[in-house]
Amino acid sequence: MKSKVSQSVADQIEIGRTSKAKGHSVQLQRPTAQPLYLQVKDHLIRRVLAGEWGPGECLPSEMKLADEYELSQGTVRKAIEEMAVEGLVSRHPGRGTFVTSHRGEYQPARFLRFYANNGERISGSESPYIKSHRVKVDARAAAGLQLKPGSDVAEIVRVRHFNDLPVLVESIMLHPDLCPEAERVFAQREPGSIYLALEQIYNILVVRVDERLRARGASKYEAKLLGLRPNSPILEVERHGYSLGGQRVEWRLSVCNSDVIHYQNQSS
Amino acid sequence: MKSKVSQSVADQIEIGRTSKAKGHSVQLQRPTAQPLYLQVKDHLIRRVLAGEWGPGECLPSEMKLADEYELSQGTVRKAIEEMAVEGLVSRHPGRGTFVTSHRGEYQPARFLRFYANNGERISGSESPYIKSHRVKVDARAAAGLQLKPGSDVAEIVRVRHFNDLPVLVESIMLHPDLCPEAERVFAQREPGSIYLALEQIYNILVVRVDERLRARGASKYEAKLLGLRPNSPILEVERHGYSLGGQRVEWRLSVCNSDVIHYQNQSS
DNA sequence: CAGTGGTCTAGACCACATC
DNA sequence: ATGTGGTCTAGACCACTGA
Repeated sequence: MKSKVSQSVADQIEIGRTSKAKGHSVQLQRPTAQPLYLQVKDHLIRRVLAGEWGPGECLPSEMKLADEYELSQGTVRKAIEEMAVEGLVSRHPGRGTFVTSHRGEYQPARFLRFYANNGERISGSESPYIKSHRVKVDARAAAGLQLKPGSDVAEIVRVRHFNDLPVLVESIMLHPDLCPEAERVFAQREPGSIYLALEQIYNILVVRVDERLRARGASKYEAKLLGLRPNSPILEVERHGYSLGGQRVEWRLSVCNSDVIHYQNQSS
Repeated sequence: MKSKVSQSVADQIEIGRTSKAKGHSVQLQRPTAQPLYLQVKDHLIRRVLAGEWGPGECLPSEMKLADEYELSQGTVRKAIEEMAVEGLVSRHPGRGTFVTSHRGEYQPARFLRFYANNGERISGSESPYIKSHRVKVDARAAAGLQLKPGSDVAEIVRVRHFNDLPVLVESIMLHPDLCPEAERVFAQREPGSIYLALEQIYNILVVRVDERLRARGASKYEAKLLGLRPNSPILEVERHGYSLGGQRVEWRLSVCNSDVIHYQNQSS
């Protein structure tokens, strides 16, 4: 194809323009099919997805990427800035740009929107896993994970507490293709962030969740776990969790005792 | 003070730097107290707030603002871009930058997160106002608007329908200092967007809402309006609405029949 | 047609991290 | 001391809008 000493990324994926390339003419994604910074962003996302830099790792600097893609620093910067806004990477002056991780320091419990009624955060109060087993999905969970009803999936059940009171029961189902053997993995694992585990074990990053909230009466089982009477009104949160590649990774059903905690959402 | 023909905004508010000002030395907000683009953003927000450009109106172009502030276009652009991300203005290539409005075309029902269980949007289904009157606030509403318990406020009650079924009852309280005589205003007004009315009548823009969700049993009154049995589980949404200036404008309590609709929230 | 915002470049200086 | 991201400038060209 081409003869260049260091094989630049721009060569591989055809970002750039014919004009003005250094020694050779770079294949162009047509002048302005999409803005260059979007093409770069998409490509960087694909590279993160492919595991070129894992969660918590550092991307090349803006200058290096600008050289790779044969673009100006400003264009690459704009691509990375959008990724940072979307929570895919985080930037730290003097240190670099890092792939987002659910590891402790950054973004603790990023998607957790439950608060005690006194305003305190409900986190770090996970119980041991009550269950971690293989079950046949019901119609609803099957739809949530886009599986055939009756398929086998891993289900993890746990409870969160506040002031030693059980306040939140979570039933988490993981997609069997993306998280094989999950029931075994979680049965052996210490309680803690599910998303951190997905990251460490399956190299899957959950970047977007879609939640639907309803009120209904507690089932007997839920009532028992939450210390309520059956049919007490409870808040149900149905969560669909999506990976970096937009795949449905998780379907979660949480029910909480809203005498003690509530779901909080701020939007602008 | 100074002698310049056209009084520039930079003169009035001291954005800029000593060095490099054109004919005269502009007062400086210290070199780098805050980034210049943030100072510009804050000042532009204050100007919008003061009504220099009303909702739906067009801001000066980037070039004009850059001249006013004696900064480069890129710096002003960054300020405006942040305002756009925060939903304060919207930008339209070839036309200009417009102050956000709750008027029809842009951002229809921007803060409405209720959907029918089949996925359809619940909007444009407001009932006539069932009530628009002056009431004494209870403790909860008083806290929500930061008023003394027992103060008088305007309360507006309305119902939303889906497929001719009542599914959502909203009780909306407006801060009496910011929205005087609201009970009279809304009693005479056609049903429709509350926020549009606040904008048109009081020149108040609601830009941020904070919502807390709980499940509880329906009161007799709520049950009647929703066609449910008393004590049926209902989803309650408590909303605090904030104006552009961060003032608490609205406190709203919505209850819905979650057999038919749900609250949906997506986050990344 | 002139004016708008959107993209892109190529430079500069800064505060901050790390070594 | 070096390299990082953050800010800022001053130009350029483009597509789109409206008169």
